[in-house]
Amino acid sequence: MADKITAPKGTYDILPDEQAVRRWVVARAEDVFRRYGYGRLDTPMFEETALFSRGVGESTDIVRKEMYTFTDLGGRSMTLRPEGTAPAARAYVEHGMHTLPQPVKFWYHWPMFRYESPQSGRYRQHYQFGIEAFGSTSPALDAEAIGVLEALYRDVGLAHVDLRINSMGCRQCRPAYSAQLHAFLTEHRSDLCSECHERTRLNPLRTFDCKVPGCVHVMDSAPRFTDYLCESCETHHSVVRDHLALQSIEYTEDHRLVRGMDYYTRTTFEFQSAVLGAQSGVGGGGRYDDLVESIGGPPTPGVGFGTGVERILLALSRSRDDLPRARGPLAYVVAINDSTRREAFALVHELRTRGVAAELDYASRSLKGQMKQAGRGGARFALLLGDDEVAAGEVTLKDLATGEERSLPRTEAAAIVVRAEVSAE
RNA sequence: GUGAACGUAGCUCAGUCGGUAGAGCACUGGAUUGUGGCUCCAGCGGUCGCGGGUUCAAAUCCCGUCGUUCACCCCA
Repeated sequence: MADKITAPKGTYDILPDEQAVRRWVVARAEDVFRRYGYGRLDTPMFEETALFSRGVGESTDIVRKEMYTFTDLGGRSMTLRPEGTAPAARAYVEHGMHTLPQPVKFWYHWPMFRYESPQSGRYRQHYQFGIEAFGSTSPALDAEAIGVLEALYRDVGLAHVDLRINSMGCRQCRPAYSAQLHAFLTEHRSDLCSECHERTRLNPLRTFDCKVPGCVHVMDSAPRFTDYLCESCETHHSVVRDHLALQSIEYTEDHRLVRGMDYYTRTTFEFQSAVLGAQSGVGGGGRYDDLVESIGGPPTPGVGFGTGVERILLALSRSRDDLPRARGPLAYVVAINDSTRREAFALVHELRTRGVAAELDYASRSLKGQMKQAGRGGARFALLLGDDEVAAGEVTLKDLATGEERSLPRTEAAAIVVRAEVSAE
């Protein structure tokens, strides 16, 4: 047992029975992205390490301690994708998409990799849906991004999600605010926890995140960014709010909302679900007007979000009991005698060729065992073949829901099953 | 990286005061020699995470270790 190989820590297998719900959620999400005009983008699962260290920011937890970084056989430093925005920005620049009509709008459904300690709703490999819209500073686009995410949650039936929004300012107004905040933190240093001392040094904004009661109390009287926004950021923020109202989206303004990536400017937002426990964030994002430039592209604004597929599924499983389930075969072909197993195989082949999900026994089960399989597997029909049926060119068709059965010419029975498969779709 | 709880059959778990293991579900067969779901009977299935210690005797007590889960941190 000691040498038993298991899935790596923080990873998991998605078994066949669990696929139905996932596929349904993905399909709902894809339809939302289509309606809002986003095109699918796929990028490699690993990138040059510099893309993330520069794009996401050296001071972030992701870059400092959570990346799966390795040296390839050519001596290059590579990193498994920990987030989606930087790779999307890289692709935008690499393919010269600034020459296309702006904005350029992408959506993705990608696995992400972060070397973290796993817990409920947090994995080392997890999936995210996301969108990124490049090339526009319009605040209406910020509101659209939030609208896309809200529509996604609504369409999959995720209730009890609360939206919080904030503004992080821009290159013009952030330095002045940061200086104010830093001065405040230094002044109250003795009342703050050691973590916050570290935050003061690395990223003062994150002191707002601290949950230590003493720090929370201190931060209540800290200068708020919303009071220091420059005129254009102030205007931008109010238009975002207006366009949220136009979509009837409810939200609360939260000046303490600070997100983990360094690239955010102006709008940031986050949806939380009450049923998720400690990892309550189900999705979030914001505007990143300096990111493209920071990875070597032309100055290009952008806005987007990421949302955790596992967290959506977890929240759904805790709040709904009517989720899609895996579908079994429509027809189960039963060989009544061992001598008719060849005929049964041929019939299953015919049904499958004609589009029917059909199954049969490969375990030499008894007649009763085969019927049991048919019933447990959720089949609607059992098609029974015995010596009598084979001799007569017939098959006994049994409706497993009603128990009704009758012997029919083989072509007629097959036609009924084929029709049922077509109408089931 | 820190803290806590938990590791017994494929799954969910029980196992008293230490006496080398049980149930339910699932799976296979039978009751019904050509008929599923319900019921009943039987069968299959475990080096009690791993290593060491105490003891005549350890799933049980002690130490270590690995893993899982939850929480902190941070995020999706």
